[in-house]
Amino acid sequence: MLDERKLDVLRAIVEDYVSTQEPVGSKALVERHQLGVSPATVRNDMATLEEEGFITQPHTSAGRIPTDKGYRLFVDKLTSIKPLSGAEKRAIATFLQGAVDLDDVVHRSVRLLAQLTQQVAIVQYPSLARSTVRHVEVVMMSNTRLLLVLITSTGRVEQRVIELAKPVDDEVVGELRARLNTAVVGQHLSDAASRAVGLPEMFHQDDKGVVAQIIAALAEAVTDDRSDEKVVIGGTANLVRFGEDFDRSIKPLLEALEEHVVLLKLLGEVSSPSLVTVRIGHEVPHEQLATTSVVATGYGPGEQVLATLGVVGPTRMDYPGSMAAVNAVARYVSQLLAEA
Amino acid sequence: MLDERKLDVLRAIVEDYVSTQEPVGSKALVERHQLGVSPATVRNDMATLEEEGFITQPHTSAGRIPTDKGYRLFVDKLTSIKPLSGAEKRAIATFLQGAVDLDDVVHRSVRLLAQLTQQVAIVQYPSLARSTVRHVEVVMMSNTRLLLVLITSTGRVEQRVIELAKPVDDEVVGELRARLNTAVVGQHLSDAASRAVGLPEMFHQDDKGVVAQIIAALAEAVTDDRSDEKVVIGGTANLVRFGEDFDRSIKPLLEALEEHVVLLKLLGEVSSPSLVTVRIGHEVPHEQLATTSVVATGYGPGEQVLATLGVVGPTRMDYPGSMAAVNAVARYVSQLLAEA
DNA sequence: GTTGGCACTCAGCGATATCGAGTGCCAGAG
DNA sequence: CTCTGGCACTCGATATCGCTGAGTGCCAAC
Repeated sequence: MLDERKLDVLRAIVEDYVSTQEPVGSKALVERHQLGVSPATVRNDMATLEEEGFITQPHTSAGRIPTDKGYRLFVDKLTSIKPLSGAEKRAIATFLQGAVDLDDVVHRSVRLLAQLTQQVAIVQYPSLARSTVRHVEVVMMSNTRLLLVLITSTGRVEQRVIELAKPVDDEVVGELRARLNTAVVGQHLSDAASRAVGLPEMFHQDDKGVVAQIIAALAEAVTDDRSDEKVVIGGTANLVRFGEDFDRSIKPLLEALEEHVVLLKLLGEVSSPSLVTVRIGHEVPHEQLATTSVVATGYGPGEQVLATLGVVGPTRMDYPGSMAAVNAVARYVSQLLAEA
Repeated sequence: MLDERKLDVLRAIVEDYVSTQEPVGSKALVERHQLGVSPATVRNDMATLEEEGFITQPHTSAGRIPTDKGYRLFVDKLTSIKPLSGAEKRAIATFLQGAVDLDDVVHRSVRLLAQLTQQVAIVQYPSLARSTVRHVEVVMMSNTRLLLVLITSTGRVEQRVIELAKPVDDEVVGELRARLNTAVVGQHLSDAASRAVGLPEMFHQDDKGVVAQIIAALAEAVTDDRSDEKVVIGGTANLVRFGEDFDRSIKPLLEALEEHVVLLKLLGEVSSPSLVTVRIGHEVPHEQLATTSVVATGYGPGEQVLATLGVVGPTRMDYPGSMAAVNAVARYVSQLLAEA
């Protein structure tokens, strides 16, 4: 059904359409690529490809453009992640090297991705639940007001102020701090709450209530849905190259970018790092974004996936290039996290 | 030169143009407003207004649109901040009431502003330098690694990890913590560094170096330029109503929104709260945004101005409405900060 | 299976015509 | 001196028409 040459034709169509943004015809194809056959032959192949649903015509007597299915085949079979140039690799390294803390890493990554791909970049903060605890600190601000500071292995710092129901003693807090740390340091945050739940029992009767309140606050901070919804976006200005069809393609995207929940759905779950996920057009889990594609991958120290990053753009995007950039940035950030 | 009626005409032109987005002619004006005169008379007035530079014609045989100068006069003389409806006030209150911490307040404020004005909203975090210190904490994560946590009166929490040149003792840290707090709590952050600079002298010779390093890190964290550049934006999707002139009005704005430095320049310095600043078209300190206006005001507990918030939109925006919304949100946030 | 030839389709473009909102000016009334 | 109605004029917006050319599908021949 689809012999080698037809696949070549599809690949050529995708490449040309992506770079010119215009429907590509049979004649232009044979001129720009060494297909070794005549336009007429290409036309026959195109007819087959169209029957199979890989390409389509915007209108009769126009060239062909790839369908979502066409892009899918292209991404799956017809291309491999092309290695970045040395200059690009160096740019990534030097740009991310200067980061001073996690916030900085995340923000620099978005900028970098946006610049490399000329698209909208999205970077999710490392998941709290999947990180491990590096340190927990309980700070007394007054005898009825505590500050809970939680530091994860990725360098993420979460804090929360607790107003206590009744005053608490200095020594109790000191003891709690020590016990809390031995109980949860090194543990995954998802387990931390259960590890700490027995702690109140170890205190004097009078203090159990307060301690329980603090533990509860900690548990809440950890399981707070919002904490895993933290994402940063960048490169919105690149939307202008999207085309003119304003209301149908740009507006919904801008709206989606404001809704962090939607964004996270877009990035989706990624099973293993070093595996770049591509969602094309209708595969994107958001009706309004049917002309949009997402290229994403996971990152995290070692083989863990603590969060996701990627780019969003029109279906007619440079998939090999975007995949390469997303992959490279994810790898580099992972490395940074592993070192820290 | 400009009698009462001519001003009425200008006001009517601004109002109509803002609501219809189309050049307004003499006939339409008398129909929609009770001016009590004939179109011909209005035409004469318009001719005068045009001579004076308050309105202009996009092309001959079209209606008039206000110039920047026209909007300026409108804002300064022809309108007052219109009070919000009870429903709007209640919406602000209930929406901001639920905020759990400063981050939350800031993020909710942007959303709220964007929704109320149907424009792009910008909220700056309370300035560190102008806040006072509520608490400083020094946490030992290991004997060569400290975490510095700084809490301001506005509830803003800054943290920084310090890698020490040589190991430090538990007791030294404890002493430093105590001395640091007595030295800087209640002080303005801009003064904090100078208050702390003498502290190393109070320690044993062997510890002076380490203490000095910590103080230096604290000083750096406080004076870090980036810390005052923290802003949050929202309502980007509202840009779609901007009009079709994509490249000339939307692209530069999107680009500006990515540059926090530019944004802060846009918001500008505000002398006193309860004073709403309006910058129209060319008054905006950014060449590319000549068709854009900014409505901003300061906020902070009491009479202090700790930061700025506002909206950005096309020059043809609803000034009275935006000014009212910006003012109301700023007041409410200020109140929240004063209570905390 | 491939190729050249050929008739056909149709979006895009420019030229032309029409329409009407809006203007400026003027003469006359208040 | 101000306001008004009348009127000729301007010119952007919109619609219509015809042309052009890239691109197609089909077919007969290689």
